[in-house]
Amino acid sequence: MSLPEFKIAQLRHFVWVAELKGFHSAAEKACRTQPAISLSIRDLENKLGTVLFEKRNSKTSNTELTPFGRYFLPKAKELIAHHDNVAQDMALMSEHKTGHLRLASVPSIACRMLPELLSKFIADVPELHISFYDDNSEAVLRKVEKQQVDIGIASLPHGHEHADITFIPVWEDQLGVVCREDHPFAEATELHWKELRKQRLIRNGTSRLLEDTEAEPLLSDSQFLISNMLSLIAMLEEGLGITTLPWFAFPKNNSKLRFIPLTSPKIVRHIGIVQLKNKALSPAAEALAKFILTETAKNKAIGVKPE
Amino acid sequence: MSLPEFKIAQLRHFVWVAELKGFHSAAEKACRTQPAISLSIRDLENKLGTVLFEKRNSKTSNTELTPFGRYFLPKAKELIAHHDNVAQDMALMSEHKTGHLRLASVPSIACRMLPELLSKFIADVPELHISFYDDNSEAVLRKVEKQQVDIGIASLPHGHEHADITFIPVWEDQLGVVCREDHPFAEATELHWKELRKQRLIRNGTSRLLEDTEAEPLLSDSQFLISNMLSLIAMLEEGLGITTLPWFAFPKNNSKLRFIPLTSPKIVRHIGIVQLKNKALSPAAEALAKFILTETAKNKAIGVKPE
DNA sequence: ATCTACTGATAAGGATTCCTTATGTCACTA
DNA sequence: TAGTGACATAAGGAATCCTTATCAGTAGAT
Repeated sequence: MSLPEFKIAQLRHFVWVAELKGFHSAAEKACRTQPAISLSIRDLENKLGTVLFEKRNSKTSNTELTPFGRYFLPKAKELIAHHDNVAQDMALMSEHKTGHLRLASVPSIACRMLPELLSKFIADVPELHISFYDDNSEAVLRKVEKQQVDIGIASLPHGHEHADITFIPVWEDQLGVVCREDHPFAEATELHWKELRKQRLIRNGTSRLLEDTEAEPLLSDSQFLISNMLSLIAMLEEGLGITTLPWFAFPKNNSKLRFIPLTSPKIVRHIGIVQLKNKALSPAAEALAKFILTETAKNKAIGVKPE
Repeated sequence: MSLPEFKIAQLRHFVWVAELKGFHSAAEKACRTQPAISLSIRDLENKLGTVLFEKRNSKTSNTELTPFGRYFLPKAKELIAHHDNVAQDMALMSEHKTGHLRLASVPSIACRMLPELLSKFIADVPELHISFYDDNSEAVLRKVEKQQVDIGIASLPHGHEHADITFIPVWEDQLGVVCREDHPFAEATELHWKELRKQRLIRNGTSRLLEDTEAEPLLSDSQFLISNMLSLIAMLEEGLGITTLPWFAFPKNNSKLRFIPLTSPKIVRHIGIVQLKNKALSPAAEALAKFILTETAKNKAIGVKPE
C-alpha cells in the first residue's frame, strides 16, 4: 500500500481552516473560493482515510477538529514550515544572497581592481562567504580546472585555448617600462624596445610576456631576475635598473617611479574571467561575473596609463 | 515576491535523477516516461530560478549536478524524508496502529467480555496505547461527556437519552437471583419477584435496576446493602442471604453460587457503546467500536444464563 | 566515415486535476 | 417561517501533467 503524497497547498488549507475555524475565512486567506477549500480538505481526508473536521453539528457554529485532526495539525504545520525554510533558503541562494564563492585572481587585478569591485559587490549581500586566492595566471587556470575555485581572473596563455575553460576578456593591460623619476626615460611618452638594450633590465615574473615578441632578445640580455614584487620595486626605487611591467602591476600612487608605455612592440595582455566550459556557475559566481562585466563596461577600464 | 511551492513528486524526481545519474533511470524508478521527468525537472528549475543539472556536455555521459544542485540535493532529501515520516505516521494513526485509546466500561463487561475482546483487538496493533477505567454506568457516561475518554461501555439510564451521547446497544444483560447452591431456589429455572419477599435480600450496586419495576417493593424490604462485589460474593457464599445481579455481573465459574433468571418482571439492561454525539472518534476508538460490534454479532452474545 | 545506441530535449494531444460559478442543504435566528 | 451563515455538491472551463512520437547530439563499433 503506497503512502499518500500531500500537496503543500493542501496542508496550508487544512491549517488555515483549523486555525481560522472556518472554510470561508480559510478560502479568503488562500485567495480561493470556499468550494475549492472544501474539495481540497476532502481530498486530504481521502488521502488520510479519516475525517479531519467534525461534521458541522450542534450549537457550536465553529468548525472543530476531530481528535485525528488535532493530532495532524502540528505535524502539518511543521512540514509546511520545513518546506518554506527550504524554499526561502533556495531563493536566497539563487539570488546569490547566500552561499560560498571561491575566487582566484592574478595579483595585479587583485590589487588594482578587485578591492573596489568586491566591496561594491558584497555591499548588499552580507551573507555571502568569499574565499579568495591570488596567484599567477597558470595557477589561477589550474585552480579553475581542478574546480578548486568557482571562477578565476587571469590572462590566457597561448596553448590554453583548447582546454575546457571559457575566457571572457575584461581588461586590457599594456606593457610598459618602469624606471625612476630621474632616469633619462622618465619624461618619454613612449619607447621602442631597442632603446632598452643599453639599460640594465631587471626581469620579473611578468617578463614572460616578452616571449614570442620581437623584444624577446631583451630577456637574454638581462642579468637580473627578481620575482618578488616588493623587492623589485625597492630595487627600482634605488635606481638599480629598469624593468617592464603591465600597467596594472605598476604600483598605484608611486611618486618615485615612472611608467612609460612600450609602443613597439605594443604588448597587451588580455585579462578576463575564466570559468570551466560547460559547467554552470553557482548563482553567486554567476552574479559576480555579470557584475564585473557591467561595472567595467561602465568604466571602460583599459589598462593603459591614463593622462 | 512569493516563494515557490515544491511538489513532493517533483523533489523525488530531482533526487532520483541526481542519484541515478540519468533521466531515464529516474523515469523508470518514478514509473513515468523520460519526457515527464524532463518537464518535471525543468519546472523545478524554473521555480528555483537556476539550473540544477549541467547541460549534457563533454565526455562525461553522466548527468551531473551544478553546484547549486549539489546544495539543493540534501535539502530536498530531508524534505522528502520529513514528508514521508508524517505520511507514514498518519497512515499508522489512521489504521489505528498507533495513538492513544481511552476507554471506560462498566465493571461487569470489563470482567466478562473485555479481556477476551481487547486481547484479540490489540493482537495486531502493538503500538496502540490503551487507558482503561472501570466504573458504574453514570460515571462512564460522565467521562464520555467530559471527553475524558474516547468511548464508553455502559447502559443508558432513563433520562439520559436526550443528552449529547449516542448509544449503540451491544449486549443484553438479564437480571437474576443469586443464591447458594444449597438454597431452595437453587434448582429453579425461573423466579417471580414475589417469591423473594420472604428471603433475606442483600442489595448491591446493581439494585437500582429494580427501580421503576413492579419488583420495586423489594428494595425497601431489604436491610442489607453491600456495594463491594467481592464482599457481596463472600456473604452470599456464606449463605447470609440472596441478591439480584445482572448475569454479566455474576462471577463466572463460581461453583458455590447459582444464578436463576427473574422472569416476572423480566428485567433486561441494555449495555452498549457510548460515544459523544456528532463527535468523530479517533481511528483507534472507531476501530474498537467496529471490532466489538462484529465480534459480538458473531457470538450472538446475549447475557442470559446459557444451558 | 557511417551506423547504431545511448543520452536528453521538444512538440502536440489527451487525460487529470484544480478551481470557479451556481445551487443545494441544514441549523440556527428572528 | 422566512432569513442568514456555513459547508456540500454539481457541472463546466482552465491549468497541469503525462504520454507518444520525434529530434538532436555524442560515443563506440563497424
